Amino acid sequence: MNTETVDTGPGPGGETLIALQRATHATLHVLTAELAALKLTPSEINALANLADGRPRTVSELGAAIGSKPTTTTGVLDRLEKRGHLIRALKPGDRRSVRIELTAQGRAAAATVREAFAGLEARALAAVRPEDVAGYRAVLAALGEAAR
Amino acid sequence: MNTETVDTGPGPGGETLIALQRATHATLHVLTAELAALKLTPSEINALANLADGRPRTVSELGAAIGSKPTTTTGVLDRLEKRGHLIRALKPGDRRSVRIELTAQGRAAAATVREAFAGLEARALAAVRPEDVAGYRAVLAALGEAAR
DNA sequence: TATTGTTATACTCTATAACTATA
DNA sequence: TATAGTTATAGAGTATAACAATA
Repeated sequence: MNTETVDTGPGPGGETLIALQRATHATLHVLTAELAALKLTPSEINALANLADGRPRTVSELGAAIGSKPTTTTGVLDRLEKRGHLIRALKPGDRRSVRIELTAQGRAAAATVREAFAGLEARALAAVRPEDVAGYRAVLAALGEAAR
Repeated sequence: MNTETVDTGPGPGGETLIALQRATHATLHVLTAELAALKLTPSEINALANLADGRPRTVSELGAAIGSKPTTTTGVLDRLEKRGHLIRALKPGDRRSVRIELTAQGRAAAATVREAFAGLEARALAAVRPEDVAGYRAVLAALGEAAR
């Protein structure tokens, strides 16, 4: 395989979480490098990846999805809006809320982001059995449940 | 279970990576809150968790483990050193390198961090089958391989 | 010349608190 | 009063580049 030791081996001491964080760092770093032409920060990439399905979201919904506080989300949206990737509109029915919608340019960028995500994912998962992927999803869901 | 939709469901569009990042955010946030008494930032928690086994590391080794550039690692180590959690010593054999060693106080803090990691991990994994955990590890290893 | 680590700079992310507008 | 979002402030994470010490 490789000369470097990855150490995702068994153990009761929290290795499951350490491995989780290493994988997140490594993948986000690679994606940022792959998408360097778009000049996006990791948080901006994350936001576009979540908005890529075209469904409008409120600020708080997006913040929950990307794991950012409202104050951080506002900053991310400021930059994406200034660069023409999205617009902020009032939400009909509750005018306290802001509805975030991608522009045509934003949809193109988001599609590129999604392709990079999917590409890395496909490369990684090609070497893994489907039941392992199912186990991976089960553990992530359990971690999400335990973390509240 | 819960009213909130977590959506780790199937899909070819990069959901594997989005779910990974959400889980990382959620767990690190909970751990930071659980360890609030130690007054540590997420990066400092991560550094201590990696150093907890007692094995000395160089700056670059630790940086690779926590996913930080040398410049970031230096800042994290500055704060941990100032607070008495570790010392920097010259590495015998290559005096360009710096060997990081936990102090007694640092070992105590690191042990607390490890316990929090292990506790959250145990709570989450209690609801998951062993073969799912094995699949989880396999996918993380594959993601790590694909991300280089 | 190359490598290890630090420093300098600028920008982004984060938490907290205060604020506006709406409910 | 409560909620959604923004703004202000300060501290922490990040990349880039320049630098000193060592190899």
